[in-house]
Amino acid sequence: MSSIGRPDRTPLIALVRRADRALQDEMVREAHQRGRDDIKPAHNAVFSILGPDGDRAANLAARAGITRQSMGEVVRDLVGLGILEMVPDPHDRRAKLVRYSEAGKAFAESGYRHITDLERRFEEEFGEDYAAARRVLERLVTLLAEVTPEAQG
Amino acid sequence: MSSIGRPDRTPLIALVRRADRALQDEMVREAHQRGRDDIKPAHNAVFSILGPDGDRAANLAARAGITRQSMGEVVRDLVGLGILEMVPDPHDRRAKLVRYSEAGKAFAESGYRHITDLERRFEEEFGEDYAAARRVLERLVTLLAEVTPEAQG
DNA sequence: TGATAACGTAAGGCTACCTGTCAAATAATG
DNA sequence: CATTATTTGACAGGTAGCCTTACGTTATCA
Repeated sequence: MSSIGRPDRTPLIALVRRADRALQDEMVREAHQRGRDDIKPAHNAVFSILGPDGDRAANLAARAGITRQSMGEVVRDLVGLGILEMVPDPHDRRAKLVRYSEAGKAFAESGYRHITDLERRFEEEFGEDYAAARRVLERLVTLLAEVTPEAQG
Repeated sequence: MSSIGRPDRTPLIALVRRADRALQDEMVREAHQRGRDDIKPAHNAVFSILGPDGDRAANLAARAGITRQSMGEVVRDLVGLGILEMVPDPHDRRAKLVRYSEAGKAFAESGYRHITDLERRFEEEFGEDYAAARRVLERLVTLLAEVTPEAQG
């Protein structure tokens, strides 16, 4: 009955972990290849979330699943690199709008194109199965979110 | 043409990242619920890889994708908790076999059962789509591994 | 108007990794 | 044998990416 760790099948948790690392590394690698050696894995949290209209840092934090403070640091970092800029929110003077600078826009688009190309490759190779994979992952997240206490500040 | 971050679809990288966190948290939560407050997320690297026959720490490290030193620390930690034990490898007396202690075996099995139940739920809900999702993730990892330099010590 | 909540931010701490180095044990080889 | 190569576990020190706690400021609402 010692059913621990059947070798015929990688546990989902190990599989997902490896996929996460691989994607993270890949995006950083691509950025470095374009000459941006200053891009770090944590920056992906912004790139994968921030749209062309900008957003508040607190909002970004919530969507990325990290604290406002952590997101604040990432944003400050990217402002320092000239990729983001912060402007006062005209509607709420507590808030600031985070958005891409002109240079940052170009950079983010190339990264976005890269990940999009990668996804397109998967769609071509797996077709409907790729959509299914996305659905499963989304369900996984929502299902576990029901059970696990949110860790957001 | 500002196609950055279409909001209609979460980028794969964000999706996978969230799934990883959710799973990691879930396993730790389950362990704590069973009274093992001393289990940390990093320990999952062992539980998701070590089978009933035991293995060398260096091997575990390679399979988990972390350095020997890091895995060594995790293993030492779990030995200290009475979950793992290290015995001389009969085939190579330089080496030691890492394996579950009697208590550890019981603990690991409950965790294994938990993740297995979770996967079974997904199989029931998604059927063939779940298998497809696993295939996509596996392909993702191997595809990106071809391109990204291995980070294993 | 006063209480409460939301925003950004500063300070400090922790975890999970990393690199570099080393001695000891053993295996493999000439 | 004697020597060289391999393997391991451990120590030292460093870093990235988070977290908690605590503020001051500005909005919102009773």
